Amino acid sequence: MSIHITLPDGAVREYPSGITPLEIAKSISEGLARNVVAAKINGEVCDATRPIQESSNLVLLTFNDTEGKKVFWHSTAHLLAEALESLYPKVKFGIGPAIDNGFYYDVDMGEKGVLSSHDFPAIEAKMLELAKQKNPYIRTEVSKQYAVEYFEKKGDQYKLELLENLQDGSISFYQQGNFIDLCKGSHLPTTEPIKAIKLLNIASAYWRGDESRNTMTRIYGISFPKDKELKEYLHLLEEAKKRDHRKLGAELELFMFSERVGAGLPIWLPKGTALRTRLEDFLKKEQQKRGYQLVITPHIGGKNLYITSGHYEKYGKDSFQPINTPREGETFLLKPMNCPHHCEIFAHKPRSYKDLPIRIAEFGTVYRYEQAGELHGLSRVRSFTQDDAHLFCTVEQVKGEFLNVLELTLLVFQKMGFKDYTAQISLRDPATPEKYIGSDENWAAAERAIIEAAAEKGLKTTTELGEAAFYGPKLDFMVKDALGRSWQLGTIQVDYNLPERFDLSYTGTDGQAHRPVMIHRAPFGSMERFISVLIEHTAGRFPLWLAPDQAIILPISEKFLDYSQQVAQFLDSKGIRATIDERAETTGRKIRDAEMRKIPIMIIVGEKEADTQTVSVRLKDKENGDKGAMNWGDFANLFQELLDNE
RNA sequence: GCCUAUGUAGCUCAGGGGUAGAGCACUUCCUUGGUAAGGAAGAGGUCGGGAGUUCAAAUCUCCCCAUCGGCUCCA
Repeated sequence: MSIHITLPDGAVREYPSGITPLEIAKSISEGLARNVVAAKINGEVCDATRPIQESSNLVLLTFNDTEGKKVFWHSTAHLLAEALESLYPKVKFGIGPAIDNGFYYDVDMGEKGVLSSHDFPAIEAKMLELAKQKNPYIRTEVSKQYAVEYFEKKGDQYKLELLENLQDGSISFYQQGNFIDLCKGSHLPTTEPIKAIKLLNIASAYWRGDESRNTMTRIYGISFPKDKELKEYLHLLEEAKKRDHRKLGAELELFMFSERVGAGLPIWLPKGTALRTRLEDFLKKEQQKRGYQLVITPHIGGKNLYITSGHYEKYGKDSFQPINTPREGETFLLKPMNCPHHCEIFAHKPRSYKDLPIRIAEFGTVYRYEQAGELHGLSRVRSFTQDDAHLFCTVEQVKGEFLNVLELTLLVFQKMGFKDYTAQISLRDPATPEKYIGSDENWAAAERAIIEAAAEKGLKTTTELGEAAFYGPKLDFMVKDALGRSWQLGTIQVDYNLPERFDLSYTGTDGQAHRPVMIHRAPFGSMERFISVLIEHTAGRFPLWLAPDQAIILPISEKFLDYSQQVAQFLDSKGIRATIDERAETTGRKIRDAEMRKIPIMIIVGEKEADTQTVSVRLKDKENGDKGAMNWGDFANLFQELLDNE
């Protein structure tokens, strides 16, 4: 009997029933067959060695496919387990999945205790040795009873616990070499393609993420079909380390932390403040153009405010504890969000439909008690400033406001040089409508508005059902930085809850009170987080308009300090931020230091320049950095040109 | 909050029960220079904090704090 296989390009081929994807690949080309790691049959990922009985759609997966990578890495996790078992016979295994970048395996080392990264080379060597044996990954379907007996005999309580939740009849083992694991797959045909392996990290993790359970040793690793790819990946990791915003932030004197001020409380140094202020000014100007009104609200708010907003009930226990006044015994909380304050602004006077939409914006600093172990540079802090705004509008205006915000957010990304981003639209789960506040019609209208607005802006979107907040649907931007890493930045959220809780209303054309819709939005997200991403994206080489120091004047010798002062005054008059390196150092040294400080423009002045009233300009980029001598006016023009080209 | 590791000069790090070390940075002096590190001298530390063991603790033990990597959480 023969079957029809439909390939992704639409081609239909005829094969005998029972043929495997691997054999199909071979029939197409040997090269393809060598690269096939797994297959997708009618949308389901499976082993490339699984026979196909019926006519199907087939996608052959290689390492270049995301799903192929996962299979590859998952198979490597099994290889890691095999190596560990052969090196440490007492080891017991938890789970060993593929992750976005590689894989991990959770293991219990038993009496041997902890493993350390010093053990990695030996384990890697063992893994490579085992990979070279080209053992096939053999799938066996087993009964639950058989599986239980197997792991009982082996004494692996973790696998036994996993088995408890599995249905008899859907249990499979995979074996490669001497190692057998409970696993639903899929896997590589053999260990052969695993040519380059690196164990990266060791950490502890609770069994099943439950802190009352055993801690397991988690070993992270990554693998590739080619050594070159591993080298490139390791290079990327190194590059990421060099760009770490914590390191660059300290080196470039952007921000600091102080034990005495407190963990997770960033202190913005003058240069960081200059950078941040420019970002804020940029957004303020753009918001003003779009009808936003800037407000300032206090850093604390009365407890009743948060009881009204519902935040107290939901987060009160896990927040910074209340502040009490000594005499009156009033209770205040550090504000964890700006929206309750903004709701009060909306409520402070009667509003008409003619006033809507009302757009209230604030660079509002908020305080949240993040767990000590969670703090991380500027990306995870306890005090941060949101580029917050709340739009109060009618249901009909939601789409227009969304378009407005999307346009602003895209402008921000463009201005910062983020070219690759997707929008995640989070909708409610239709199966559990009771989890959400607000009427059905309003939800449907808002969800439709978001989807349409995103489509009109031509955004690449993903849609997640059930990811909406209980108070409304939202859209989050996922931005890829220069190293290809994804970050969640801007967010737009529809909120039906707070207008309800604050009993907000406006008078409609019918003279009746109506409930406004509230939209939270923050194109940057938070200044701290955004700047941390910006630092890593640009590696500290900020665009000219943002750079704290745009230019530095380097006198060839102290004799030209006077001339340097004149140049500095001219630059200042042109609004160019420049300083003079007045040290008695060689020019080479001054250039090197300016490079290290990542200052975009160097202006070198010596006898030649002083005599001819010119400046010699050197830009950061190596290729055509040396622009030679030019008169002051020409430099000002060049500067403007550089600004305009950003 | 939990698990692992770390904490020595501004930075990067060495050392290690008995007078605290290097390189860079810093200060001073010499050098007055032409596109990524000129030379010399000097200053700088209660070795994260507290308690304990000891004749003696930066070193060993315990408790805190901070940080790294994870886990859990994230309005």
